[in-house]
Amino acid sequence: MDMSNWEQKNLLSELVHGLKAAKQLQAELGTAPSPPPPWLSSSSLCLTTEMRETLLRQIVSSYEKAILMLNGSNVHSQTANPVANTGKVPESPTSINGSPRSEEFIDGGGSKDYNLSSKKRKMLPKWTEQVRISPERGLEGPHEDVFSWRKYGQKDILGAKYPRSYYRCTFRNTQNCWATKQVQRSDDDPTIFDLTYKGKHTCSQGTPPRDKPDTTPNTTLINYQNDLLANLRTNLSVRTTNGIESDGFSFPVTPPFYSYESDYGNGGGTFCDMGNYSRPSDFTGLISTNTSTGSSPIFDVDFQFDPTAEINTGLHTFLHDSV
DNA sequence: CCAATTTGACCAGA
DNA sequence: TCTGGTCAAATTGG
Repeated sequence: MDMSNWEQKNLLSELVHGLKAAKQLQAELGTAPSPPPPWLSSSSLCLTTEMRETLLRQIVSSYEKAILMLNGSNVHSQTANPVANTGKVPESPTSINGSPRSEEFIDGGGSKDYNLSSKKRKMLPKWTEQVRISPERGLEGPHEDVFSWRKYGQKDILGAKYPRSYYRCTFRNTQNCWATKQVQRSDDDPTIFDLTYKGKHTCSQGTPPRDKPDTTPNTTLINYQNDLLANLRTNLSVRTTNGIESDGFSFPVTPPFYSYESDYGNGGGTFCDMGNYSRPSDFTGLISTNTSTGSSPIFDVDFQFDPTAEINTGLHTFLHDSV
């Protein structure tokens, strides 16, 4: 196997990523069974079961990708589009798999307009993943990701309870982007959707080609989260329990967000300081929604340490929960 | 008005 | 002929 330098870096990146997640989980599991530390109420435990599952999925995902690269790097090199070689899964907020369970090159089904690009379509990569909808988002947009899709068909599938939906990239015509996906609700578990992707995005909304591969964290998702955070910081008023009211309160943040697949399913409106859960000597704050105010949201914050003493030195990454 | 969705028709492969 | 995938006209919505 003649792996390119590019692929080697990609592989290394995946392995490092997996190791990082594994270590984090290891650190967490080392303290998990014990009762919550006194500075954290049970409701503010930073690594929820779902987050641990996410970490586990990340580990599995990274190693799956690494194995895929080892197994299929020569196959991938056949693809014309370099973006399609990453083996990276399209961004999906609640992927329960988070990695290509299967990736292969399909023989595109023939149809009249494919004659123009039949060879191209034959080379399109195909992979699947599963996504679980979160309760508060309901059925609407269970498969939303950062890409813009246009539905072009729906079919009742033999033996399946639910119809299959067909989506193509919104920019197929304008940017000649041939990415498609199919969404099939699972028969067994209606909260799970099987997603089948075919082709990588070549449009501008896809990850632009880079000089060096940067598989994690996902920059699009990070930008989205940082936008949310920026919005939060702009509009947020914070009232501390010691009576200090601070409109211009500034949370120190460590960008970029670590690319945990977002979990918006916690409810409760709390923010979890992911950066510090294992370093309790740093300041931590419990934030809860104060609903008694008008348009400008105010959050009640219980600081366990003097925020003014630590606020400028601590590094914090807030995992967005609800804004 | 334009873009997205819906839905029956159409097509190719098995 | 059946089935899955796609097309494209009609419809919907902003």
